[in-house]
Amino acid sequence: MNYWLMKSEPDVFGIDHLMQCENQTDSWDGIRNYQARNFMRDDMKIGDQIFFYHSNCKEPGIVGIMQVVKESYCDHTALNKKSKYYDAKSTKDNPRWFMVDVKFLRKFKHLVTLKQMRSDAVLSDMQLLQKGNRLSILPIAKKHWTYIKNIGA
DNA sequence: GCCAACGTTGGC
DNA sequence: GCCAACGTTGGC
Repeated sequence: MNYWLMKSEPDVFGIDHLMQCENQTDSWDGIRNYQARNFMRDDMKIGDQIFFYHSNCKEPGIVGIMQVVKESYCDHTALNKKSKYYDAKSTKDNPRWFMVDVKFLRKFKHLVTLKQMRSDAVLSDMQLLQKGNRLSILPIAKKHWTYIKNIGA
């Protein structure tokens, strides 16, 4: 089993939105970055667990845990001309963009803030904390996963 | 709202 | 294939 982190802006789609979805499950659509796409398309498997990260907000950080419940399939928002994620180069037969379905597992008791992670020597080699990192889907090492999960509890 | 860092596009 | 211009991300 692998561990991941996925970013989303709480004003657009936060962990509370996911909790309110049917079956507390939703498709992670709108990813338009090749590296992030490849992680979803090639590496994310059912049962993999994911940190839900709130980005671009007052207190960026990890707010909870979700799980992969459906492996990659065509991101249909790329086919919809009315969607802001529309991409003429993606077709049904030859999709350029993919998504997975994720299910809410739980919320942390304590938000694990970016600030807190930055100040923790144990986490210093996390990809999330590297300079200039903008990737919205990242793998998490098991040791970091366990450590952060214990802080968030 | 600013801006550094990065990714993508397209002319050549 | 290079690289300037542009767009986006996301912390601050």
